[in-house]
Amino acid sequence: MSMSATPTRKEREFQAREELILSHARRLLLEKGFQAWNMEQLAEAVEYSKGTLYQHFTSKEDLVLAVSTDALRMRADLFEKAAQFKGKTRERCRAIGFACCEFAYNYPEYFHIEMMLKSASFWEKASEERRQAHAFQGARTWRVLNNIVVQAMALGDLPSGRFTPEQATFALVSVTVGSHIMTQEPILRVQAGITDPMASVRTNQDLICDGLGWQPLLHDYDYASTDKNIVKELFPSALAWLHLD
Amino acid sequence: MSMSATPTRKEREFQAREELILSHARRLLLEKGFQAWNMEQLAEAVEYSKGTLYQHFTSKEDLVLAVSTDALRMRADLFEKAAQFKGKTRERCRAIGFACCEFAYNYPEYFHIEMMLKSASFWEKASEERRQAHAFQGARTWRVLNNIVVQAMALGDLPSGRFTPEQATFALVSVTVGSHIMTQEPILRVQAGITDPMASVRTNQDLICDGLGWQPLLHDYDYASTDKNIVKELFPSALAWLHLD
DNA sequence: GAAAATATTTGACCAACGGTCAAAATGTGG
DNA sequence: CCACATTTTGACCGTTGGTCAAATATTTTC
Repeated sequence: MSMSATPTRKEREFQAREELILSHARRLLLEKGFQAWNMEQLAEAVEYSKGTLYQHFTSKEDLVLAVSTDALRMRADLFEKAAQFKGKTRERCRAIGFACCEFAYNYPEYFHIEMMLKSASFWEKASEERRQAHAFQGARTWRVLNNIVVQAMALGDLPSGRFTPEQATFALVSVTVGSHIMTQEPILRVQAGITDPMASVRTNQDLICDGLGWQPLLHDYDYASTDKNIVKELFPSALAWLHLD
Repeated sequence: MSMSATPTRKEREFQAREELILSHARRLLLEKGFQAWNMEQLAEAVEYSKGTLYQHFTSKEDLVLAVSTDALRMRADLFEKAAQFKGKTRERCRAIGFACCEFAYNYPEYFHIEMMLKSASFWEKASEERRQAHAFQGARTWRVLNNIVVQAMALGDLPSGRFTPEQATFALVSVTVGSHIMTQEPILRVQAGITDPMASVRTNQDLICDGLGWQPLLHDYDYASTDKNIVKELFPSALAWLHLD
C-alpha cells in the first residue's frame, strides 16, 4: 500500500484497467444506449470477467455515471477554454455555445444519458464517490458560464436590474439543454424543418441573449466574423459539424 | 365481434379495465418512476393477473407509452383551451405557458418519462398503434402553438423576416422542455436560487418571446393583469402552484 | 528457490423481472 | 345440463445485474 503521491505499479495497472473499461463502456453507450448491452458483453470486450468489473464499479449505473462524469469533465474543459476567448462578454458567451456544440458532436448520446441520471433509482445505485464527482463537474460548467454573466453585468453589457446573474445563467442552460434534446428528435426535426441542428441550438441561445438585452444584440453586430474567429482560434475541429452554406 | 358504433358489453368491460390499468400505472409512474415497480405489483394493484395485463399491452414499455400519450393528450387539450384566450397573440402564447405549467403540476414526472421515450430501445418494444397515437398527440400540441406563431406573424406582432414560424415555435418548445427539466433538478435549483420553478419556466419563455421581438415586449405591457385573467378565466386551479408574493 | 501468505480473477450461481402459454375457470347457446 | 368458446390465471422460461467461494497469480518469507 502506498500513501505517497507516486502510485505503485499495481495502482497504475488498476487505473489503466479502469480507463479501458470506461472507454469500452463509452463506446457501447454511444452505439447502443443503456439497455441494449449487458455487463457480460462489456466483460468480453475488455477481456476480463464480470467479477472484475464489479471491483471498479458498484453497479451498471455506477459505471454509466462514471462515463457521464468523464464527458461532463470534457465539457467543462471546453467551456473553460471557450471562456478565454478575447472579445466582448456576449462573444465569449457565444464561444461557450460553440464549445457545447463541439461537445454534443463528440458525445451525441450524452444528453440522453444525462436524462437517465435524473431518475432517482439511478442515483441510488451509484456510489457516493461518483455522485460527488458528477456534482463537482456539473458545478464547474455552471461556474464558467455564470462568471461571464456576472462580468457582463458588471461591464454593463447585460442589464442587471431585471434579472439576477443566476436567472440569466439558468435561462441559457435551460435553452441549451432543451434545444440539444429537441434537435435530436427526428419527428420534431421534420416538423420544425431543421436541417442544421447545431445552428438551431445556437440560434435559440441568441434569442435568450437578445431577450436578456445582452449587448450587442444579434442584428446590431457582425457575429459572423466573431464565429469565424471562435472556430479558427478555439475549435478548428468544429468544421466537422458546421454547415457552411 | 361488433362492427357497429355501439360497443358490446364485453367491449365496454375491456375498455374499463384498460382505463383501470392505466390509472394504476400512472400512479406508480408518478410515485416511483419506471424501474421501481414491476408488472406483478401492477397486476396485484388492479386485482388481475400478469397475463391479463399482456392482453392489453405488448410490454411494460408499451404500457408506459400509453400512459404518456394520455398525458400528452391532456396537455394538448389544455393547449387548445389556452389558445382560445381572448387577447393579443403574445398573451395567448402566455396562456399556453400557463397551460404547460398546469400540466407539469399535474404530471410532475411526465418530462422524465418523455425523456425515457427518446431511447430507441423503448420505441422498439412498443406497439405500432401506440407509437402512432403518441405522434398524433405530439403533433397536436405543436400545431396549437405553431398556429399562434403564424397568426402573430400575419398580424405583425412578431417580425416575420428574421425567423420562420417553425423556428420560433421550436425555440419556444425547446426552452419550455429544457426549463421544466432543469427546474426539477434539485442541485441546479439551489445553484440558480430558484424558489418558484413554474415562474422560472415562464420567465424563460418570456425571454425567448422578447428575443423574437414578439410585441408587446415584457416591459412595455402590464402582463401581470393578463396573467390574472388567464388564471381566472382558464386555469383557476393554477392557484395551487402559483406562488403569489 | 520453494513454500507460505496475500492479492486478484474467475465464472457458476442467485434473485428479480419481463414475458409466455397450457390449463383452469368462466361465460354462452342450445 | 352439456358442449363449446372465451377469458383468466400463475407456473414457468430466458435474460441479466450482481455475489462469492474457489482457482489462479503474485509477493513475501525463510
